[in-house]
Amino acid sequence: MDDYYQRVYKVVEQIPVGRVTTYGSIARYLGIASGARMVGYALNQAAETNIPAHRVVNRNGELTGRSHFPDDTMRERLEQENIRFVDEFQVDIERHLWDPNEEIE
DNA sequence: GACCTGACGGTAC
DNA sequence: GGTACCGCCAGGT
Repeated sequence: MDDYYQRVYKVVEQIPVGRVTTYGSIARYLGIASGARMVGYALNQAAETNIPAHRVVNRNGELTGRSHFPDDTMRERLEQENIRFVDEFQVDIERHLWDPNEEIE
């Protein structure tokens, strides 16, 4: 249970600066391909920890979780990491996508 | 203890 | 190509 959350945090912490990943990629890496919701749910608590949850977006690159961050913290942090935005709250996922499945195997 | 909701994803229509 | 519905897992009501 909690260990599952720890795994999510561990993966998110491994996201390189200037790169973003998707809930589905993390979920699949953890063995729960259809548990993308759980990943986001876990990140909800991650926002209160030292986890860079702002680097995790949905498969479309949209900052669906920005509502859980104070103000525009999520967008501002991504901009500081030179993340390209295709929209006010949507990153260029195809350009900055980072799949743990491809990096760690 | 059952039902509903939630930072999503994929398939079906 | 866009919209709709269902599936996943966990937690709260």
